Amino acid sequence: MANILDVALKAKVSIATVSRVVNKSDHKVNPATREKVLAAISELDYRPNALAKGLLKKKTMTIGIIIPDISNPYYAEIVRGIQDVADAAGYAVTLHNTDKRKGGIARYVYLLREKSADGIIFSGGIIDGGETVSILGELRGKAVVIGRHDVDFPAVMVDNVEGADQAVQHLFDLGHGRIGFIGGPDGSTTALDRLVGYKKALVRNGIKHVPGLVKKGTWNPESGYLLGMELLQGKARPTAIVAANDQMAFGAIKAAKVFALRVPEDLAVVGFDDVPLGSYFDPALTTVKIPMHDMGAASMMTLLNLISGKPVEKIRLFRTTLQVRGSTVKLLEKGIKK
Amino acid sequence: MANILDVALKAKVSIATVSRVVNKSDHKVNPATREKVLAAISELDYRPNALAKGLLKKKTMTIGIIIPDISNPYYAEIVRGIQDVADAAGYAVTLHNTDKRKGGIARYVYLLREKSADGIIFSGGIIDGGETVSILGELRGKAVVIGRHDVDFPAVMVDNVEGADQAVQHLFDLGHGRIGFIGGPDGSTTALDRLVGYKKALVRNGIKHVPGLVKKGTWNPESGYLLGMELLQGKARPTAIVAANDQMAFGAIKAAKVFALRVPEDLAVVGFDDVPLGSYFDPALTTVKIPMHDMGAASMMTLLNLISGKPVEKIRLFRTTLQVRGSTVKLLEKGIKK
DNA sequence: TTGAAAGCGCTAACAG
DNA sequence: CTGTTAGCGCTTTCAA
Repeated sequence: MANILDVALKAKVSIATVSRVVNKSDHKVNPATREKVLAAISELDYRPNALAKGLLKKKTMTIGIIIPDISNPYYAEIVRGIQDVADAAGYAVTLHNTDKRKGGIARYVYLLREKSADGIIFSGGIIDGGETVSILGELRGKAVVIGRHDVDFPAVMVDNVEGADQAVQHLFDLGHGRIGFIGGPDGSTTALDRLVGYKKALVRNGIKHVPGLVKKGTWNPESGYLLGMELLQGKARPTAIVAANDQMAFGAIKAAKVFALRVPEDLAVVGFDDVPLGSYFDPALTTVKIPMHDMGAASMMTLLNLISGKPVEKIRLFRTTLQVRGSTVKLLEKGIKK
Repeated sequence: MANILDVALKAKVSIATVSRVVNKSDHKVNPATREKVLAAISELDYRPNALAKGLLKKKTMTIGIIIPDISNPYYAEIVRGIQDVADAAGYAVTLHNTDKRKGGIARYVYLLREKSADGIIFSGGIIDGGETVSILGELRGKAVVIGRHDVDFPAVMVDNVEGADQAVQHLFDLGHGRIGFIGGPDGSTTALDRLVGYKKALVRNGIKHVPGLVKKGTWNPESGYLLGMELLQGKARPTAIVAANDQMAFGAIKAAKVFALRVPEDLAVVGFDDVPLGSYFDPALTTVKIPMHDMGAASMMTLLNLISGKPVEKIRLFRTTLQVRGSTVKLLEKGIKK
């Protein structure tokens, strides 16, 4: 691999000059000299070493993303949004999954610091213990968080309380009185907010809160299925279920099938997120849409501002929108409703 | 940010000594001295700078992944497999999506070279033009490819020909004679192999190949839906469809609904990949299972061997397995069949 | 307009 | 067992 000295030698100039033409600096360099250098560069297929440059400039043009699991379509969509913006701005992105690994977030924060990442975006997962908090402290000024408000960073959020509220209201308007809830795990602020919204709508509509109708899952289809089974086998089964994400909603629908319940006639189901495949299910899934791609993109834009020292909004709040489809309302299905 | 000199000063030793205790080298260092250094390190919260180390050792403990799109669950699953192995081995992973961007693969190969990535894994997408080939040439010895055999790198493959063959055979055994095929785009070796397997099974079973029954899509649900519509509206509609991936199969099933065709009674559908949500669909999707996570993991293991100079197998071939579910066979649905 | 030289933070001989 | 020193490849004053 050719380095800057090789180029300098071949072009018969100093490495300083090579550096100048490579970086298109404002520093004047004679056109003829520039040509010689350019020729040497292409002949040697020279590419500047980003490590050396990063060491000197204290800027690596790399940011890190810390999420629970990329194979969860919710995070995949967010990551895509981040990458689209990062890539356009010339930043590379390293990805880190926290689940199934001890140490969780802290481990990757340290790793990213060692690698001199210019910034970190994290989403989901549970921040554990005080140690982590201090670690996050040193990141101040170069981290953005998506979907949680328990740490002091610029945040891109979505109004989960309102979203869950919309879901329940929709069901209530449809005549449902016994509405079950399959929530997320303890410790997740997203799960908490969605539960709060569920209860809020219940209260407003004068529906009595039945603790047995509320379950806590782990976001995946299996847990939605299992919890759906629990909910449905009780004597006083709900006529509708709100799941805290689409994956669990799919599981709940599967459970309904086991009990030979028709969806939406015997059981209405509302999901959360609006994952790409939701509109292809049968029945198509009614869900609370979260603009995941846009949120990912917004978080990266905020990080970009943070990095370049521009002012950033402390909280960027996105709104949810209810996507009504076949899992709550029987409708003539003609074509794809996206 | 404290550096090695800060630590050395505080511990009243030389930076060489600090380096020795940090790297736990075999070089002997007095226990008492080690303690002093360790104390200084934790007091200053010192972490070695990976850039400086990488510059010197020519090893960054970072590899790059180049894929078309992380929001496609097929790739998300592969990436997860890669990351699980990479992470366990201490490697960080940078992710790059090629679609919607000019330059495609070449652009990222260059970027990864600048950043001194220790290796590259790529999957999917179309390698374009001769320029790219030469770029790939310089990577020899540090790249692994998943699911394609048109470039000369160690490859992790899956027998796509056999998989498509299995799908068609399954349909034929069920009594289907008019079997449609929704394939992938031109230029994709995966798409080609699956088409070859389809035709192969047709020939073996003496089924006449009808060109109009073969369509080429773009892997996403929308294209499966559109092509499914085309296939189904002809006068001589197929009684079964094999889609080259699950996403398009979901789209085709949606199309069947539009024509009020029951699945599997009026139209049997087989997908490809076995994406996580397939078993939650109604009907659950019969599909040709590809061990995506394992393939991702295997590719990273191969890359690890490549990096450490160990011998590697030129081709690691995985087999497909047919997952028979409700979209081809009417069965008593009890519980989840995964 | 060009070049020389000082580092960025770290590892690895080589001395002592 | 510990310290000194020469770079890894690059950018950036400061001189010329």
